[in-house]
Amino acid sequence: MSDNFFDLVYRVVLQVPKGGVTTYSAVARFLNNPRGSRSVGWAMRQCNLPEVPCHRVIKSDGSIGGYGDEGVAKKAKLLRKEGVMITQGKVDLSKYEFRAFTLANFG
DNA sequence: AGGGTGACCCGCT
DNA sequence: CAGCGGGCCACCC
Repeated sequence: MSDNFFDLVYRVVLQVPKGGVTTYSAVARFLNNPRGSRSVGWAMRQCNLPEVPCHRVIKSDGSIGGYGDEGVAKKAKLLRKEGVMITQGKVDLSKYEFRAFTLANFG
C-alpha cells in the first residue's frame, strides 16, 4: 500500500533498530532516488506517526538535522537514550549507521 | 501548468 | 575547516 512516497520512506525508516541511525540520503538511495534526499526530509516533516522512529534519520554528515516543532534537542536526547553517542553535535555514522535494509515489507 | 515549501546534499570559495 | 549557493525531488495550492 505504498501509493505515496511517504509510505515507502516509512517502510524503510521502520527497519532502523534502536541504537542505530540512517540518513536522508541513504533512504533516498534505497528507494532508487539518489537525488531525492530532500523529499525524504519533507516526508519526515509531514510524519507525525509515533510508531515511525523519524528521530533515527539524520544528515549524511552525521549532524542531527531537524525535528520539527519538537526541536533537535529532543531528537538528540532520544538518540542518546537509545545508546547512540553524539560528539560535537554529530554521530559517528561508521559505527551507528544501519545499512541492512530489506525489501520485505514492500510487497 | 507553474510556483512555493521543506527535518537535504554536494561542490566551490 | 566553515560558509554559501545551486540543484533535486515529492506534494500542495
